[in-house]
Amino acid sequence: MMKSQKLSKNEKVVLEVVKKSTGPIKAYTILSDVKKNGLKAPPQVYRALDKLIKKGKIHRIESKNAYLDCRNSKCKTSSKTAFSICQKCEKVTEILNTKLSKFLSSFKDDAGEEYLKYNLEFYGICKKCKS
Amino acid sequence: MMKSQKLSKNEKVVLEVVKKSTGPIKAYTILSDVKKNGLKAPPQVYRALDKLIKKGKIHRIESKNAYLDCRNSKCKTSSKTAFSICQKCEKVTEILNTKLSKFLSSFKDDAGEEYLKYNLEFYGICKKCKS
DNA sequence: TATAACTTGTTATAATATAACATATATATT
DNA sequence: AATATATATGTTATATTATAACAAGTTATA
Repeated sequence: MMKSQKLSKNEKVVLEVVKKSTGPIKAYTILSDVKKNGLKAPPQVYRALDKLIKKGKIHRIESKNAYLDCRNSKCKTSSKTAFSICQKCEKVTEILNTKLSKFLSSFKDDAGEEYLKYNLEFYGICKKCKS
Repeated sequence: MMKSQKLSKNEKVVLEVVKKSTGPIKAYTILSDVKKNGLKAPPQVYRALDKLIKKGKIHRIESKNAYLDCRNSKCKTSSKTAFSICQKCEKVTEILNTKLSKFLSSFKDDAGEEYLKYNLEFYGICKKCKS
């Protein structure tokens, strides 16, 4: 049974801010932005972020404590994620690669167990910064 | 050129605490433990943790803000890491799997770029918690 | 020994996140 | 519609995680 994707008022407000950011955005940056919408306190932002993640609308970039909107139209949940992160310009790109997701989805550990959820972060220097 | 692996006094103290922990341990838990060794303030712990990570002695579990000692004897750097994390008992296990590391090391993104560094976290329920 | 590089100690504060509780709104059920 | 139930919001305070900045000690080396 799929969780409803309907968004609440605060979730919509926060999602808009995440979407219009050019890269991963931090919770307190979001907070200062949404103050014009009447939101005032951290819990309002964090609650919305948590829900948006569960609904597959955004991702959390763990190594940056920041949030990025999901560009994968088919992304119903946020259970399988991969990103590339430029260590120079800090640009983060979601990786949508069937070979990669298939490999990781079917990966079995030493105990023969598979995993329904993963997060992968690649670090390097992006093309732009290299040239 | 390989960075020296020699450990300073504080690094040794912190590493011992991480090693004797049964799982990932948090910075402030380490701090309260090493107070008996004379360390008093967060920067002393965080500095040691940062160095230990660079020297490949420990890993940071990003999704838990916690630190785990490296069980891979060949681990010279901490540039390529993979973990399984039980969502019930919170147990974390480092994954040392040649097939996985080879796949990820040679993975090329859409721009044809490879990555020298990655961190992968699998989430699931461990065998013990399943039974 | 002087100089540079590294390591430590210390205080204060920044940045990230959640607990707890009150209230309001929407959804279901009768 | 009235009631009950679940969900969403508002608010204050506080917990947790991490770093800045600066002073001083130690080690390695020219």
